[in-house]
Amino acid sequence: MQRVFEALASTPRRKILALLAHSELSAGEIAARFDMTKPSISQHLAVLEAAGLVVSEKRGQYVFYRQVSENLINALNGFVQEVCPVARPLKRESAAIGRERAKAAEADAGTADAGGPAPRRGDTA
Amino acid sequence: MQRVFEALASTPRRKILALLAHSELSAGEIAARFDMTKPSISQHLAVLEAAGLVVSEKRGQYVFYRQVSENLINALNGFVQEVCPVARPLKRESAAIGRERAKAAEADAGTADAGGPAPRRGDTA
DNA sequence: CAGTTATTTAGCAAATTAGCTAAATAAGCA
DNA sequence: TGCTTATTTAGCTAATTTGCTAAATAACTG
Repeated sequence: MQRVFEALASTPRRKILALLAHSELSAGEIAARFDMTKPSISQHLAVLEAAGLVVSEKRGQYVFYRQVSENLINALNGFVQEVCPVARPLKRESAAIGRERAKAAEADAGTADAGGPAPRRGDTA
Repeated sequence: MQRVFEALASTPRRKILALLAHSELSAGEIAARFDMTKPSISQHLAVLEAAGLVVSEKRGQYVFYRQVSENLINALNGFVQEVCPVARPLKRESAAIGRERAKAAEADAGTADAGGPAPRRGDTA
């Protein structure tokens, strides 16, 4: 938990995670997208890996990184429950993600606002 | 966003947030629960406030702090969507929470304070 | 094998953070 | 007014983090 939040406290590391959202990438491919040296990126990747947010796999000459979204979701979820108990339904949703990825996407497309007052804030912060 | 994650990167600050989950507390009451000097706690509170995760209100001699759970949820949610799009159902839950809280606030005080701060009660459970 | 590419490790300086003590500010009370 | 409590600000040191360059390790290629 501590490691997860420390990992997320750095902007470059959050950007790396976002970059890995859709596909795995080699260390070099990641580094190419940042205005930073390869050793520095390597270090950030090590921090993310120590936090369990990504895993690496060496294939031949390259080291590929991909994210471990369950760990991210579980960590944030565990924290939110402790700090903000009203958000408890998040836990159920998180558990459901593992089982029903496809269904979840489908349901999301068809789910609209139930008719209550609109949320007070937008979806970003 | 940056400030939120930096604020959450510190264990004492996460503990403070957890402490404020159920009710507001004065700076002194918070400090009394930590093995740390009051000035240090005051500093942590300032960081949390700069991140929008808590708000303070001076009443007489005391300064009371309470959490702003919407901001926490919105920040984490915005990030998760960016990094882990598969977790989209979380967004629906977050919206539901917003509606719940809006309703609760409405029921709590018949007079709406359109320009004021977040709902007054720290009763998040 | 020698040469090239991909990645990490080592070691360093600059910047930031965490916690402390002492002092300042603000409010309540006799 | 003067005394006490509550909280924050100032100023300091130690520890941590960041990003760099240079060098080491690993794997592919001719």
